[in-house]
Amino acid sequence: MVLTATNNSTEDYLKNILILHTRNGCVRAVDLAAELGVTKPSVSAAMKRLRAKKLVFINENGHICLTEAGRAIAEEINSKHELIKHFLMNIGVNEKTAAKEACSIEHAIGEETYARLGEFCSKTMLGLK
Amino acid sequence: MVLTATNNSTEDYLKNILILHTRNGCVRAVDLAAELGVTKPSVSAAMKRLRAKKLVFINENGHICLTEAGRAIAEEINSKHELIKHFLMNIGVNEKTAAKEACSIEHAIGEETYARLGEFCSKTMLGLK
DNA sequence: TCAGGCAGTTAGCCTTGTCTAACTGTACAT
DNA sequence: ATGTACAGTTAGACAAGGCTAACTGCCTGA
Repeated sequence: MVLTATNNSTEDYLKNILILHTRNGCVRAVDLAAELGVTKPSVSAAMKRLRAKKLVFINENGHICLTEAGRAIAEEINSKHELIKHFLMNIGVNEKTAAKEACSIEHAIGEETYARLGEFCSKTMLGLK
Repeated sequence: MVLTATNNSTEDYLKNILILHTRNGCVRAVDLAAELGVTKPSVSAAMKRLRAKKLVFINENGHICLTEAGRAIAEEINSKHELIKHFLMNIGVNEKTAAKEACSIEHAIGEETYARLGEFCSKTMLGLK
């Protein structure tokens, strides 16, 4: 749970690569583009940046894969996303809004807040999804 | 409590103009630069953008002032900031972290979440600062 | 009165992240 | 074997927002 310095865009790409990998078993640039609502060249440029940072690589089949470091970040962001969404829904925010806002808030909270919010939810609220 | 479309940078400038105005009675570009940790030319460019959007104006003394619209946004962001910081501190996040993260989260939550979080805090927690 | 200092602006550059248009390359179906 | 479709990349543009260097303009103290 210690992020190497990244930014929102990087984290979003990594998170969505993880999600698509879980959903489809593999990740193509064109699927990632559709998922994120950007164009193929944007994904291409982003993958170049992520490759340079050793966060993704392209495997023998031409698919996008996370490195260990990339996966660690993706999972961290994904965990934050789920926790924040859970919290928001539990205080009465509707699911769609909770999901959308969690996508922004997930980039803003650090280790400490993640831990405290997790404790708080398990003390105060119904089961953690 | 209905924001005209803005972005984080715009909202940060407006919020800090409000804060400096409250603290000092007036706002100069150089103080705003110091407060935000940016250079004078950055503030100058930002003020040009905000003037174009009718969110700030320069008064007879050369000081930066919020228009009604600018003040509305600044106050909304500031309220969100205070609420989020309050919440985070109440779940055990240390003040410094709470303040820093509130500065990011404040841009990510909408009207609904602000309302629900406010209700939740007054039900569940100690006095609202 | 004029030299310094300070506030603000302008010019020019960089990075990030997006876009469209056009190209490459593969692969499949006829 | 060849044309069509689709995945991916490259080239070139743009906008936002930041920076440094250099300029303007004012005000003050000696």
